[in-house]
Amino acid sequence: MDRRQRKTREAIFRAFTELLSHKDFGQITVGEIITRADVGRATFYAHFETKEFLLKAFCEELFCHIFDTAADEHDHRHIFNCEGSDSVFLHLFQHFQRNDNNILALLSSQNNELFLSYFRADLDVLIESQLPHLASHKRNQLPESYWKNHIASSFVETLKWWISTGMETTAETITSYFLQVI
Amino acid sequence: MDRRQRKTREAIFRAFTELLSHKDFGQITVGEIITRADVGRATFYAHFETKEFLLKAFCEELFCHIFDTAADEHDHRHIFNCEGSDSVFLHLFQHFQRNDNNILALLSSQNNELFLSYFRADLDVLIESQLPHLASHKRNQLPESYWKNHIASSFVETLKWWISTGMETTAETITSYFLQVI
DNA sequence: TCGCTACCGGACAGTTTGTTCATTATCATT
DNA sequence: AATGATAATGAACAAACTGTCCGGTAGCGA
Repeated sequence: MDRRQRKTREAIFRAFTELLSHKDFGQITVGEIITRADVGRATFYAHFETKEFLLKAFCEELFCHIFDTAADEHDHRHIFNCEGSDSVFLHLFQHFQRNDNNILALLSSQNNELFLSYFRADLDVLIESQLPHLASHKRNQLPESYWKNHIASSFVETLKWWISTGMETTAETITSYFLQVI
Repeated sequence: MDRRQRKTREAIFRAFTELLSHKDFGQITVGEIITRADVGRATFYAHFETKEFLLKAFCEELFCHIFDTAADEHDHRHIFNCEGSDSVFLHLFQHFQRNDNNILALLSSQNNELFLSYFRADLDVLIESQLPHLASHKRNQLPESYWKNHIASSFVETLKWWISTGMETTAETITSYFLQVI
C-alpha cells in the first residue's frame, strides 16, 4: 500500500479514536474528523464511503487482532491441555486487561454499545467453535441457539460490568464469575 | 391537557411508530415525522426538543404501562403465593406475547437495541425490588451488582432470542429457560 | 527521470435542523 | 354567546452537515 494512503488512513483512525473517547459517535461529524486528522474532505471520502464505514473498518482492525491471537494461543495450548480453567475466555479477558490499542478508553466511553456490537459478531464465531469444549455443554435441555446466545451475551455483559467497576478484580476472578453464570 | 395538544402529541407518536417499524431511528428525519403526522414544523418543536426526546417520551409511555401492571399483578398474588413458577418474569413475558400497543413490531425492527436500552432501565428497578424473592439468591458467591446485572441482561437477551425465533414457544417455556440460566 | 496516483482546497448543491413570527383556529370559562 | 388565552399554522431563515466535483500540486514507485 502506498505510503501516502497508509499515512492518511492512520491519521483518520487516530483522529477518530481521539474523538470517540470523549464524544458520542452520532455527534461526531466528518468535518471534525478531517480537521483533526488534517486531511482534505475529498481525501476522507476517497478512503471511506461514510462515517459508518469508517467505524466498521476501525472495529475490524481493532478486534481481529484480539481474536486472532486469542484463538492461536488457545489452539496451541489446546493440544496439551483443555481444562476449563485454561479457558479461551480467560485469554480474552487478559487481552482487555492488557489494554492493547487503548481499547479500554473506547469501551468505557458512551460508545461502548456500538463497539461491543461489532465485538459480539466476532465472539459468536469463536463460541461456535468452542462449544464442544465447554464443560457445561449438554448438561442442560436448552435449545442450542439459545445456549450459544446466552454464553456470548453473558461474556459481553461480564466485560461491561468489569469495565464499569474499574477493572479492579483480576482477569482470573472475572473468568470465574463468567464461568459460574454459564 | 388541552385537546389540541393531545391530538398533536398522538399524531406525532402514531407517525413515529409507523416510521420506526420499517426504518432505522437514525435515518428518520423530523421532516418525515411532521409530514406523516400532518403537523407544522414549529408545532413539533413546541412538543419535543429534539427527535431523541421524542423517543424518550415514547418509550416511557410504552414501558411504564407494562411494568406498572406487571408489578401490580405480582404484588396482589404475592400476598398469597410467592413461588418461583409464578414469577413476575412470567408476567412480563406474557405481556409481550399479548403484544400490547403492537410493541413487537418495534422490538423486532432494526431499532430493538434502542428500545431495549430504555426497557432495561425500568427492568433494573424491578429486579432490585425482586432480588430478595429470587430463589437463586444467596446461593452463590458473586458480587451483588454483578448478579443483578446478570439477571437483567439475561432477561433482555432471552426476550430478544424469543422474538428473533418468532415467539413460537410459550411464555412458560421461555420463563423456564430464563430461570435455568440465572 | 517519468508516469502514476493520492492529496489538496475550494467550491458546490442538496438536506436537515432548530428558530422566529405574524396569522388563524380552537379551547375553557364566564 | 362572548372573550381572553393558548395552540397550531406555514413560511421563511441561518447554520450546519453531507457527499461530490475539479484543476492544480506533490510524493510515490519503477
